[in-house]
Amino acid sequence: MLYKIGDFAKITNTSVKTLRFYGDIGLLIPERVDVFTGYRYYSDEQIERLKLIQKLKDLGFSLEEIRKNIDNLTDDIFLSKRDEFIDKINDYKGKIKRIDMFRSQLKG
Amino acid sequence: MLYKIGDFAKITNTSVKTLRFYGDIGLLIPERVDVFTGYRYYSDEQIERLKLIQKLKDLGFSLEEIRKNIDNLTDDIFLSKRDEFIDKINDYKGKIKRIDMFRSQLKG
DNA sequence: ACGACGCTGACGTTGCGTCAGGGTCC
DNA sequence: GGGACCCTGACGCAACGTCAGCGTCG
Repeated sequence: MLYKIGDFAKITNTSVKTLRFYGDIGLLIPERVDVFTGYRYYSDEQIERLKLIQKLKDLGFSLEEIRKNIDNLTDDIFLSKRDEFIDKINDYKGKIKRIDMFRSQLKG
Repeated sequence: MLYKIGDFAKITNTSVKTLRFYGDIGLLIPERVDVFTGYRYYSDEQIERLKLIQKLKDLGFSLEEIRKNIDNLTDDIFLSKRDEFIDKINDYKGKIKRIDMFRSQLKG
């Protein structure tokens, strides 16, 4: 069973533009592309792959990171992503502190 | 006293490209621009303005936000930026939780 | 006169959304 | 045959960095 891009987009709750983009960057290549019309066709297995892509996106990975690691998921990429987010949390906490210092200067 | 862009960049610890960019977006317009050569010249007062811009950037404001508010800094923009960062912190905390759940699924 | 410095583009980054201006399917 | 669907660009966003190619200052 092959799906046209619009149908595949509905099934996977994605946009047509997103699917075309994922194809362009080599993240999710359509199962088949009609040589004459350029129409893209997607398979059932690609539904699962896209679900995994969406899950990894939700966890905070960039498309490039997903592309590099999706076929070989090891624990260390999750650990380093965790560390990255802990750093970001601390960055934001620092900014909040500096905002409050600046606010008290403005008032004082 | 007017400074050429390279000198001004050194004084303010900025890059020449950044200064040109700030001029383009109307954030820090050079005091004077030579009509014939296009050379940009900056004044001493602009050092102070740039310092304030850098400070607001450090607090997490975008250049567009700075441009809109720099001449009228009110407390509410700091409060809403605070809230924004608190939301981001919670987003990252959620991602970390989901990462850990995903990791335990991989192992289990 | 020449080396350091200045100028204006244009492309790259991230992840698509949003037209514009067409072909294609049934 | 016509409306829904598909296609390939191109621009836009944030904040510059990084060439390229050429003019200017002292």
